[in-house]
Amino acid sequence: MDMKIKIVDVATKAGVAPATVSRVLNDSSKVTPKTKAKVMKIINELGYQPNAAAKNLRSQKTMTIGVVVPDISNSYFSEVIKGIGNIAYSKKYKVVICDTENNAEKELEFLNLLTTRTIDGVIMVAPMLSNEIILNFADHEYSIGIVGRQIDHERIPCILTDNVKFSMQVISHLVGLGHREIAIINGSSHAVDSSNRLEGYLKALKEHQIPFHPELIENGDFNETGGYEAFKRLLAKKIRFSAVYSANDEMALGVYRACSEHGIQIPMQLAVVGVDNNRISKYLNPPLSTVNQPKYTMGALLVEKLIDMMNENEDAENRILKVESELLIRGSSDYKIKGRE
Amino acid sequence: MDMKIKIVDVATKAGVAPATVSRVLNDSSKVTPKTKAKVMKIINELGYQPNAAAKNLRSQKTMTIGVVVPDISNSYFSEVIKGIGNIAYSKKYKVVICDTENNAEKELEFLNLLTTRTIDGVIMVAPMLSNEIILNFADHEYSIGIVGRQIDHERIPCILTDNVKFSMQVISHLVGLGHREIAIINGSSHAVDSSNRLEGYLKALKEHQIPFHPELIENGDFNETGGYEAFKRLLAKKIRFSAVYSANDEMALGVYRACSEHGIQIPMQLAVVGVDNNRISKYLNPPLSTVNQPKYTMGALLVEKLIDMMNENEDAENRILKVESELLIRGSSDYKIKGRE
DNA sequence: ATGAAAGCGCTAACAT
DNA sequence: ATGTTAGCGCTTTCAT
Repeated sequence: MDMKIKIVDVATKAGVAPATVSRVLNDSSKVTPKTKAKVMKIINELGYQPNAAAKNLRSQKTMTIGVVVPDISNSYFSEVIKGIGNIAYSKKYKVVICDTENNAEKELEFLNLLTTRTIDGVIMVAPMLSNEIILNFADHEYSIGIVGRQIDHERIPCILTDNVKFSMQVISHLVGLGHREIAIINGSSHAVDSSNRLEGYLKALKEHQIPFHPELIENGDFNETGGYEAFKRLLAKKIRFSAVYSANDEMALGVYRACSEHGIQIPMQLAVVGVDNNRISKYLNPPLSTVNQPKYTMGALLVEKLIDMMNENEDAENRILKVESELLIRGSSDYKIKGRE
Repeated sequence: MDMKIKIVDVATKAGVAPATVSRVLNDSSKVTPKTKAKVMKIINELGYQPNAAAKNLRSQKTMTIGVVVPDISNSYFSEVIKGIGNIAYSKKYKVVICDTENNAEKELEFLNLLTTRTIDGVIMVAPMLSNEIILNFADHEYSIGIVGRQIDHERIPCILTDNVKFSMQVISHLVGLGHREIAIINGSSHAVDSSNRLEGYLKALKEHQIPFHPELIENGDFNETGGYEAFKRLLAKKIRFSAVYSANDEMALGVYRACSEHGIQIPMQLAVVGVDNNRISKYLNPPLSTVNQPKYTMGALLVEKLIDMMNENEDAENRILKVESELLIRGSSDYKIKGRE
């Protein structure tokens, strides 16, 4: 195998036309087993590898799907990516990953790969861009799928869990342990997830007839430092609370750090519950209670749907996929507090 | 902006030749500021986006670099990827990531993107494939860079830390705490890293005149379960040891789990030291002592070197980059044991 | 500084 | 079932 062997080289040596070689490679059904064998033999002898750019140009597709995530080192996203990757691979698609590092501009720029026809479709995981921008791309016939947010456009498949519902579950769990002053450390206020998680929090309080104190809400931007600082602000307010619902595990990490600095004991003095079932959460001391989402499955199901829709094998009917989440009760909230007063 | 605008559409509307539009986009120097402005205006009006496949085909390059890692959800690899991604991005290169999930075949298959000219070069992080195979690709003029292993070929840049050296440091640290029976849980025996880490272990023992017991060596395949099982095998042998050097943090996770099941207290009854400074390690209880490598920097430096070499801006002289690692002493080994005669 | 023309390597439409 | 022909959209000589 050497130098740039082209399809015509193979064709000549095999005594057939280039088109036949192409057929052998792409659509063997339309070719005699005998010719196929002959051609394959030459292909192997010559070590022929079709040029991807020429193929892409001619066929007007790249068999490549892009994936945009806010942070590749967060296990939530890497699990989703694994799900996408494996299914895509089984369907002969390549996957290009973009780690935006929480930068919305980078996210937007990545969508350019769609417009330059470098990729055939894109999956956005927990996107930062507004619905408006995303809808605009979909309107221009680009294929987009979303993990973790619902966007209403008939060409956009989405997969999500019910944030309101699991947040209510978390609060109910805490109430069941005797907590009545429950703080919430939420993510970036513009994120849809944040408002849904807050909504669930409020709904649950109402359901349990617990008065709502706005001072018990803080924002931690979905990262460790943010969680740490939000918790410190909570402490600084000198108001009483016995539990914290952290809208993701990363922020809960910050809560743990602050607690350790202030000598606050989890779960005896403070119950903590996170969201995501981050790889780290079960190794914490105490292990962190959290909400698990089927991350791998979410990636897998969505990419399958997207590919189907791109190839129009699929009606756009059930394009909103919902999956169940599960509250994992671990050491950080496994403690029933006494009634006080 | 709509439908497929081509370079000729822009050219016509701007009253110039397609070649001029191409020059504006790629090599503005050779075009009058006035023409350039005129063309740019039309480009924006029409929302023209050059077709990547056509560009790749004609220019014989894709401005894309592939990265292969064994496991994207391991923070060691995701940090390396971040380093690669950011530098590549700043040099106008795209990055395609492949998560092999420890599958050597998938690794090999990914290299096919090189032969089909889908990517211009590839970076292999802790590759599983043999030197022989990798060298063969390099011999065929493909651009390959390696993170975490040294391969001797003048066209292959490599970046690494000194595994022997830091392993000796780890053992010396443990010896300094009074340990003399030190077990090692190593990675897959065919990995170069494993043999280097073992070499360092043996060298350090010799240096400290500590007798070597082959029963104190076990293999844990670089993953949590492997570490768990290796440690159980160690226990089953009923030989005495007071410290374990785990060749990575993942396996140390397994050691922690086994210890907790067997009521073994770290660091009082057993000192543990890992390698990688995995994100999880500092959150363990007790925090895990480990060897930190400058992962982000390693990715960044290597991709820079690779790009330089691809564009022949760089002599192949100093193609072996060495970076320093650092032993982080944390709770899991921060305990001086009594001399017992 | 700009234009005209050729061609990168493949696949698809049409012809046989 | 296979061959012939044309062309995907761009960049790059070579002219001017």
